Amino acid sequence: MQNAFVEIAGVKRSLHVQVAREIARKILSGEVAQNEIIPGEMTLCEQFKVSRTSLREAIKLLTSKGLLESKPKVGTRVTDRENWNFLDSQLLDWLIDIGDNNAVYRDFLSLRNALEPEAAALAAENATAQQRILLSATFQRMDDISKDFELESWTEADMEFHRLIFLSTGNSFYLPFANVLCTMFKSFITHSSVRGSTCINEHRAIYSAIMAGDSDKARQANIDLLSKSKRRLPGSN
Amino acid sequence: MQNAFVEIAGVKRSLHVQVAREIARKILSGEVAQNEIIPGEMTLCEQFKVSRTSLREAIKLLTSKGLLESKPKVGTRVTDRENWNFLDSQLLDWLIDIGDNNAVYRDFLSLRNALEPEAAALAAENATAQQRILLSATFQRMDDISKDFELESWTEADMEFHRLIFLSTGNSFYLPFANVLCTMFKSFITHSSVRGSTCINEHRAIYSAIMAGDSDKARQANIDLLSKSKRRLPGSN
DNA sequence: CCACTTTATTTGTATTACTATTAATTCAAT
DNA sequence: ATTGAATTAATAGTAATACAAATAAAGTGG
Repeated sequence: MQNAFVEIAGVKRSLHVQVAREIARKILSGEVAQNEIIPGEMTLCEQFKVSRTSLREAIKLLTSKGLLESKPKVGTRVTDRENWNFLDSQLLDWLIDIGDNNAVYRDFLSLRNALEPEAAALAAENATAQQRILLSATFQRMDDISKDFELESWTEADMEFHRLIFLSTGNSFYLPFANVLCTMFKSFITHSSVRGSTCINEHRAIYSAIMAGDSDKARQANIDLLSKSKRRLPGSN
Repeated sequence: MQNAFVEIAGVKRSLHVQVAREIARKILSGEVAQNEIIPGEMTLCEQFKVSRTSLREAIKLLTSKGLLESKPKVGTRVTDRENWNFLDSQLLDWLIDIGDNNAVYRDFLSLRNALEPEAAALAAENATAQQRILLSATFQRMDDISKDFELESWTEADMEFHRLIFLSTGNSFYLPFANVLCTMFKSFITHSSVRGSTCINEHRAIYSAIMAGDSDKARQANIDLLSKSKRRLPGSN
C-alpha cells in the first residue's frame, strides 16, 4: 500500500497526480505518439504500482485536459495535439518540466503581444473599484522596488501587475491567462532567465491610463512596453 | 446499480460525466457560491445515487478544470472564479447550457477581436503545405456555398475556415481557441442566431493573404472582417 | 497561556467483484 | 461468395468495502 501523499520538490502530491504527471510527460515529450493506444489499465497499474482507482483518476485528469480519450473495448488513446489544452497551467507546468522551453517562451510571448494590449484596454474600461485599489498597491510596490532593484521581488510584483490586468478585463475568457502568465513567470525565476531593467516608466504609462479609464492610451502603452522588452525576454535571443 | 452509459440528447455519457455536469452547472450558475464547501463525498453519493468511485472521478474532472479543490478533513471547496478554465470546451458547453449566453457571446467576440488578426498573420507565415491545402479546400467550399446560400452548411464551412487559421499559426497556445471557436459556432447553430450575409469577399482577402504569406495583409483583412460582421454577430445587439 | 498530544472527520488509496460497451468473430441465410 | 445477424471476448465503467493518511479541532499537561 502506498502513502497517500509523497513529497516532491517541497510539494505534497497525491498518487493519481504523480501518475498523471508521468503519463503526461510521455505524451508531451512525444515518447508516446499521437493517436497511439496506451497500455490497458491493468498493465499500467502494474507498471506504476498503484491501484486501478488511482490510475483511473489519473486518466480522468488527463482526459479532461484533452490528452486522452477512452472507449470500452478499444482502450485509451492519445488524442491529436490540437486537442491538448495548452492554456491549462498544470499542463503548462508539465510541459516546462520537459525542458526545450525556448519554443514555449517564444510562443507565449507571441500570445502576450496579441492579448495584453487589448486586455489593458478592457481593464481601463471595466476594472472595478476594488481591482483599481489592488492595481494601485501593486504598482506602488513596483515603483518602490525599481528604485532599489532586487530581481526576485521585482519579478513577483511585475507578474502580479500583469495578472491583475487580465483579471480586471471583466471578460471571463481572459481569466485563464492570468494563471498561465503566473506559471510562466515562475518558470522564468526558477530557470533564472535574467531580465535587465524594469521598464518602470512604460509600466507607469499603462497604470495611469487604466486608472484614467483611457482604453486607447492603455492599449498603446502596453504595446510600447512589449516592443521595448522584446529584446530581453526569454526565447528571443 | 446504474447503467454504464445513459443516453442524453442523443449522446451517450458515462455516469461520472453526468455527475460532473450537474455539479458544474450548479457552480457556473452560482447556485453554490465561490469558496463554499460542497457536501462530503458520502452525502453526494446518496444525492446522486452513484458509487464513491464514480463521484470521485467526477470531482477529479472538475478539479482539473479549476472548479474544485479537495483537502482531507476540510472537504471539497469551490474555487475562485478566476481559476475556472473558461477556455476548456467542455466547461464552455456547460456554461452555454445554463442560458444567459449574451454575455458569453459578447466576451468571446471581444477575444476574437484580439486574437484572430494576429492568428491570421501567424498563419500567413507558418502554415504548412498540408494546412494550406486544407485551407484552400475549405475556402473553395465557402465560395461555392456563398453563391447558393444555405445557413447550416455555410456556418460549418465558416467555422472550419477560422478553425484552420488557429491550427496553422504554428503556436501551441493558439490551438485551444480552435476548439472553443467550434463550441461557440455550434451553439450559434442550435440557438439559431441567424447571421445575415457571408462576407465572402472579406474572407477571400484573408485567404489570399495567408496563401501569399503576407502577414500584414492577413492581419488587416481579418480586422476588416471582424469590424464588418460586428453588427450581425450574436451578443452585439 | 502556550506547546504538545489525542481524537475525530474527511479525503486518499487499495482490492475485488461485477456490468456495459463494442470490436472482432462466427455462422447462417441469401 | 456476400451479407448480416448472433455470439464472443476484451476493455473500460461502476459498485462496495476496508483501511490509511492528513489535518482541524478538542483536549491535556506544563
